[in-house]
Amino acid sequence: MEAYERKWQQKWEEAGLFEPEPDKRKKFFITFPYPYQNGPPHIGHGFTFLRNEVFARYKRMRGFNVLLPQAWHATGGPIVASALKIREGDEKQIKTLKSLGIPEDEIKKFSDPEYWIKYFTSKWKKAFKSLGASVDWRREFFTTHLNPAYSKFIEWQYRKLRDLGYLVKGSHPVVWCPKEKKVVGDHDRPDEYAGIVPEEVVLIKFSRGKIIFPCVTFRPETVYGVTNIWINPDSEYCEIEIGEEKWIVSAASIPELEAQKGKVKIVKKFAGKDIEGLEVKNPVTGSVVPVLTAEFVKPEFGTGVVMSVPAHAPYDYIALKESGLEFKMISLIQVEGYGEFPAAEVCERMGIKSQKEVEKLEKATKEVYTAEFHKGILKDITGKKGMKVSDAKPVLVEEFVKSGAAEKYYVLPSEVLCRCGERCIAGIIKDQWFLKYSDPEWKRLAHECIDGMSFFPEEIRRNLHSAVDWLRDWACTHKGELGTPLPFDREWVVESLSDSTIYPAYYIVAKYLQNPERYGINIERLKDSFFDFVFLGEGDPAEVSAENGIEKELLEEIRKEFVYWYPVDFRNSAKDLLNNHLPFFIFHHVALFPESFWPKAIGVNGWMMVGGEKMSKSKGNFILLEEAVEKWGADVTRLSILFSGSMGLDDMNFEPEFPERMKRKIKQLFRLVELYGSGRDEIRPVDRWFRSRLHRRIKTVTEFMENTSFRDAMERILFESFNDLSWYTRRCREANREVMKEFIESLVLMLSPFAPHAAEELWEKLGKSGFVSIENWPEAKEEFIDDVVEKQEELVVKTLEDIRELKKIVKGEWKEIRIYTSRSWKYRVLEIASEKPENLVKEIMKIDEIKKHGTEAVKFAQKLTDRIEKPLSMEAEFQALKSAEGFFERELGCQVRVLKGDESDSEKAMRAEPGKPGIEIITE
RNA sequence: GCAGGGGUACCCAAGCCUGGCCAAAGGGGCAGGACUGAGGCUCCUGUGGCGUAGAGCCUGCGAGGGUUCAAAUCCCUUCCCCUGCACCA
Repeated sequence: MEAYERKWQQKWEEAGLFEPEPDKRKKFFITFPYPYQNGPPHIGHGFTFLRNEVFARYKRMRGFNVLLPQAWHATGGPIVASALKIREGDEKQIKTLKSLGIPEDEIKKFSDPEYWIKYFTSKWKKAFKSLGASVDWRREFFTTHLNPAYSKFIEWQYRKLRDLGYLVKGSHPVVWCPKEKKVVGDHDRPDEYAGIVPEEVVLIKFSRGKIIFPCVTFRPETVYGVTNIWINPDSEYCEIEIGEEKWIVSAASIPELEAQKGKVKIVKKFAGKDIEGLEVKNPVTGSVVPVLTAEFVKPEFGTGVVMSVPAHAPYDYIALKESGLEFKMISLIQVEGYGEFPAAEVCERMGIKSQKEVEKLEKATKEVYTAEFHKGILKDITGKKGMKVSDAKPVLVEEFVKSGAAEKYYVLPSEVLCRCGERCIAGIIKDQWFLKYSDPEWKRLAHECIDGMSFFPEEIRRNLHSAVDWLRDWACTHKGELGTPLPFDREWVVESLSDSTIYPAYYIVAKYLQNPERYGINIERLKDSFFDFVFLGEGDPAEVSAENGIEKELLEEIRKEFVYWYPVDFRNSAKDLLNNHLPFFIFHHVALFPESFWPKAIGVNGWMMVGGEKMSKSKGNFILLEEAVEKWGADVTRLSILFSGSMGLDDMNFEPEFPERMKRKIKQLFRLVELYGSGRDEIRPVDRWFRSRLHRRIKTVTEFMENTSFRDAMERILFESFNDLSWYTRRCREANREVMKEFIESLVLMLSPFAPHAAEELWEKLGKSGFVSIENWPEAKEEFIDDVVEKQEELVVKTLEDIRELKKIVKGEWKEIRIYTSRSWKYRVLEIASEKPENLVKEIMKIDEIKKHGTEAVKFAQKLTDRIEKPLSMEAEFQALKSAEGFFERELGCQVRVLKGDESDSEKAMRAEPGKPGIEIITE
């Protein structure tokens, strides 16, 4: 880190530059979603944060009173699970901590979840500070019951949601560990089982008298084609009592059954083969089919009882064939490209002979299921003739359930082992609290909010609309995790995403509630009325003051402050929050706040890659933010990270050589100081060109900044500016003092949001007082933007290029170069053409001067395409070239004369055209 | 499967909404040159093909087709890649 970086960070802090108070200016409130504290920040976090930070700094320079607060998230399971792993001595977890630079003897401290929070929040804060973040740290906090003030806020919020009817109770399928008796989230299992969730299946209740044979199936629509049902011959089966009913199920399936349907009583136990040959009734068709045995039936899957549909299920077809029994397939589904019995067809094609060919059978099954589900049309027998399978399935399920022929059930699609080693099952949590995101009115409000917002990039608006539509009720409480207990059902803790919805509002009060002693506030005394008053303006100040033990004046000040800062004006997050947190953020705001406090804008960016690959510790391309700043300094780190990408869903890419490049850029910037204040006073056309380019660039950059296209802005500031500068100095050798001053000042100002330390240092070196961080953003002055001047300079550039090209061709000693503008009649033609007359040739032939060129004039006119935009006049071209004579001579080391085409009979002069001067080389 | 995003020159990447000034910004790499004791610094030049005392022509933005006087940009078809699909940050 550079010495001046420390210096300016200290100066900012001393000046309280980023601790805004409400004033007369317009406010701008920016938030970066608080990061989860189970690890230190890396450069990917850096990118997302910096998009907020740069925008904050930019808006500050645009005269806004900007608030950029920061907090930390600790709610949820992963920290608890990781701490548990440390306690258990899990090698992998220990290695992870070590790789984060945590010394061996400190690792045992991480067996306490609280230590994680303490350790990583300080890491994050340190990293952000060293980056020069313009954060108001007075509002810092972290979540969970460990922060009682925040918990009060969550409790208020959940009581509100309950009163609004948006909090409901229900049951919910989960992955369950029967040994530990707990929900097994992704963080509670070995990585290879991540992402597996319970899948809904249907139990079709075949029966024999009063005894039910519940067949588990993914494809209830095939119940019409059942020829028999299967059980495993050698596994243990039981007759159980479940509620009022008697069921036959495998012994292995009982734990899952109990986890979903409640306690069962085992009446009898027997082997599967003992009941082979019994006949059972199909509850949908009424037909009677036999119970048969097959090896492929897995007793632990579902109920251990399955139905057999040989026409459409390869396993069933093969098992029946192997049994040697006679069977008659029933065709239910018509699929393009297949015959009457797709399963049989596929099995024969693949040459499957035995149930033991599991791999082939799985493949066959997948093929048949996919084809039938998406392209299959049901036949008459199902009563849904002509319907697509994918459409008919949910309808049929509802009918079966309603008639009592079936029940819904859940299974795990593949094996999941808990961290404790136990095989998990699908369970159902009862009394689960849900946020009722399915509520149509709530959805409507959320859509309305989205319609009124701005998005960066605009495309994510659609994503959010569909996310809002797609969200179902959300299980918002957990057990055994960090968080705030649900105030009216304290055995539950509010789940991670559900407690981080409207917390930007908390930033406003955090200044007070996180420093209660300074304001004479007793957190324990806080009631809902405090939040009602501050956030919603409800209640009588005197009463609220008395109830909460807070001075009335203070209370009103807090309310005023809230009204001043809210709503959120901009919130930038990484794209992973697009389907969860961001819609939640919107949902909860529209539920709890009046429209004037709904969020204004959201930005999104992708994932950080390093060297074109996903960051990972094993690949060695994992870059921690803290290390980056240490190694490269704050500004270089900021620039390198920001240069890695832009907004949107595409991933950024941090190339390892960026820091070196940016370091050079900063050096180059510092060298500008030498040019500052020297030069001549006289204004030449090149100066006008340079100034025009500068103002045009300010305009473009400003547009990019408004649009949060920071990388585009950087390219203009850091690269294109310098291209102009080098052309300018090359062109006129001695710069114009004022223009150069303006150029340098503007550059430093525009640099400030990106590399604020260097900008401050430069600003000081230019002899300016005060902080550049709060200076005014440069203004693009239209009066300096001059199309003609820029076109003229382009002509000079092009002409130089053309001569250079000739250099390759024309050998011999060059004595003189003559440059001819086109003959004047061609400008006339062009002029007339640019007015787009109906018949150009007719028009120009009216003019004698042109007419005398006859065919040549017609040819020239015909060559012109229909649109010639504002061509330079002959005089403008001539002046541009003429004034560059000296420059050409310098560049080309040869005498150069610029002449008007009309003044010469040279063939080159005749061929010259507007915009394409003729060039004649005079050799010895 | 559903939903969303993307395929641009040696590489990264802009442009695409609002078609024409786009052989396509900017950066990197590479090649040549200048500077230098030397350079991995800085500066200049070149970097699709062909042609040439230059003002152009051809090919070209995943592939194929279409609309248009005109397409990287609009429409259709197709291939390939990435992300999400939930109780979890």
